[in-house]
Amino acid sequence: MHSPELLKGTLQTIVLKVLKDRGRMYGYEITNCVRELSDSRLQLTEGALYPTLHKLEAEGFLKTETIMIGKRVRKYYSLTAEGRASTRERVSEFVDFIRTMSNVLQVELG
Amino acid sequence: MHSPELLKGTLQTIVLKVLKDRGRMYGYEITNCVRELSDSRLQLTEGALYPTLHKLEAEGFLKTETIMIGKRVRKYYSLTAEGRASTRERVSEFVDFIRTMSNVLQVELG
DNA sequence: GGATAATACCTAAGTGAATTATGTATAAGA
DNA sequence: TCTTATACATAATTCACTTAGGTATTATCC
Repeated sequence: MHSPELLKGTLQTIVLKVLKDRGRMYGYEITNCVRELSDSRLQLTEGALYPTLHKLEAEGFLKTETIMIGKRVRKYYSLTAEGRASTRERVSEFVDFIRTMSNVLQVELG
Repeated sequence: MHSPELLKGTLQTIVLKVLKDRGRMYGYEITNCVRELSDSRLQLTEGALYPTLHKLEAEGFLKTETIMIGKRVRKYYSLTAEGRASTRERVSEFVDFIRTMSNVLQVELG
């Protein structure tokens, strides 16, 4: 696990990007997906994930579709057009930030 | 300027690493150094920098030396042995975090 | 059958690293 | 003489996160 401090400011970007890559997903699925993609290095907590999803939806970046699996609720999220645009921006901003940091810290990335 | 959110959690690492690379520095100098290294993309604020320096000193990672320039105080900071060890750890943790993120976000760095 | 773990959603209180705003004072330059 | 640069510092606030709690269904293990 990474120092959780580093994750700050990247959660929205992560959520948007995995949704862009995978299409429709629900919260619990996003958590598992990120855990797998990161080899268990990133563990999204529910207390952070759900408020983030609600916020992104309220801002018009995500739309939802609720379905029932037996008696259990499942809420699927997917990107809106604005969500796709925002994802592009944030990912590219993150990459730019990384380049800046690698310069300041004098490290090589590959 | 980057989204300031991204900077969170990286300030200590930045301070430690520039001190490791440059040796003895004072606060105002660190601010300028980071601005130059980052092409003005990172602007450390005083409200963040000074408390961070004090904290790192209190934790034993930095030692200080205060000198007078005319009637003006200047406080030099440099790494302790623990500071050097901590710098190595944090930089390597940051690089590892970046690799993880580039995997999750599916981006290429170079 | 009953306990435990996994699935699946949610919110509220607290934390802590930042921002913003403010303060003090000296030196340099226009 | 006024503004900018140098150089330190702290206090109030913000806000994304963690921690902790809650509800309920389904699957698994003994």
